Amino acid sequence: MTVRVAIIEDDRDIRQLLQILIDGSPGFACRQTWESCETGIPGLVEDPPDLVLMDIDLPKMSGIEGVVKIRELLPQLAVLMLSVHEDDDAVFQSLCAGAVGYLVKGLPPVQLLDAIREASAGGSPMSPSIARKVVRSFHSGEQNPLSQREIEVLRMLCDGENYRTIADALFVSANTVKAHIKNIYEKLQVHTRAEAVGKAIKDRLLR
Amino acid sequence: MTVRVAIIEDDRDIRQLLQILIDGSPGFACRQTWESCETGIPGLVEDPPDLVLMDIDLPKMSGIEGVVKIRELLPQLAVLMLSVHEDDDAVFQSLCAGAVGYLVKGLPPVQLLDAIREASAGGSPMSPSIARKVVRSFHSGEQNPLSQREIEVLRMLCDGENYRTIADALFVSANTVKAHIKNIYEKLQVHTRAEAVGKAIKDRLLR
DNA sequence: CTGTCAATCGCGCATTTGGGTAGTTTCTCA
DNA sequence: TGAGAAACTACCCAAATGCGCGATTGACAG
Repeated sequence: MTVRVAIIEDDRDIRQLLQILIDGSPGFACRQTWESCETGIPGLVEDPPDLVLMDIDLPKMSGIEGVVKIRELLPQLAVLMLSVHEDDDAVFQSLCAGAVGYLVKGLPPVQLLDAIREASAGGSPMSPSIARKVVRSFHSGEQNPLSQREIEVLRMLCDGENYRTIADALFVSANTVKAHIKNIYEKLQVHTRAEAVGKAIKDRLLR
Repeated sequence: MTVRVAIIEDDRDIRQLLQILIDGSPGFACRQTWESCETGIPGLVEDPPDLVLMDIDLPKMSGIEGVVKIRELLPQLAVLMLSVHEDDDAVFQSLCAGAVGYLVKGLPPVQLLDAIREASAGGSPMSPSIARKVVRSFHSGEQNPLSQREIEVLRMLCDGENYRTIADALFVSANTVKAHIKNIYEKLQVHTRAEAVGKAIKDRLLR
């Protein structure tokens, strides 16, 4: 089971160095390298590898835009970002855009191959500080001021239910639901269902 | 800079083993241990440590509920979960609830201390497969079928704007906005603004 | 024991919304 | 060149919504 790796990296030296390292390691093959997303992405589509190493700082189309494009065209293809800086915010953006992990340029060959192996095995190699950043973005920011009942109602608002349906589901009258929603509006400082849903999800009061 | 660690774990043996290991290691101190959230959380509030090891499977209040409670009372306190299973879904839930990472019971002492160190240094120790699960939850599922204009409108729906306001902002008539929203509904298979916003954010068509 | 707050219920009314129908224009892509 | 889309405009009308004014009950804290 050889892992076929492709590389998109504008620096010729780094590109060749990576290719030689990867192609020379048992279990890995690197036969496709490009210097830009513009040339590389069509190449990927033509003959999809198992994994792509994508430089994050590319001229013209950036690596992040590249990830977005690749996920449109080849949703199954794993993309591993290459970054100069350990904790670049761009790395975080890349993960949001669809990258599975990232490598730091200048990483010792052994660790680099470890990371590629981890990624191709379904992992997500990343540095501790990025990991924390990623995990933190899960955490709810502020304490939600909503009561249990209000959260139930809010959940149903997200699904587009109306007074009647919510009332039936909660075994109360539509007027009660109306009252709850009014209270939700006040607590969240909003005036419509759509805004309440938007704010609730952004503030992670839900899900 | 000694890292003060507290432990909440119902199994007496594991609890003592962990305490001895941690307390006996240079740079770490463990003077607080409890067998449940009910007793432990008040104790944490009284004298907050730097980090808590929290068993995920506790009788009565689970570790996950415990994390939620702790984040309400002590938002700055890092919680590291203890799990029996490598890839328990509960681990993922814990991270969502606010844990910074987790440890697997039976991890070699060296790696266990490494993980605690990583967590207290601002990292998020977790296994590769959980990392991928976490990262994947960032990725947008499907390609969004909305046009550019529709996305603009959808954004404003999230803010609770009405036809009139959106129309003014986009320099078009309210009827046009209405038409756009109608198309959005059809593409997203929804029938109300709230549902559209909920679906759009869940499917990561926005933000 | 008093006050606050969640949860429950009610009604009227102006406004907004959603659904239907019916077009024009512009632009891309086959 | 012709089909399809995106973007734009307009009207009607029933239904849903938001907001105003109430109200009672029970639990829980000070």
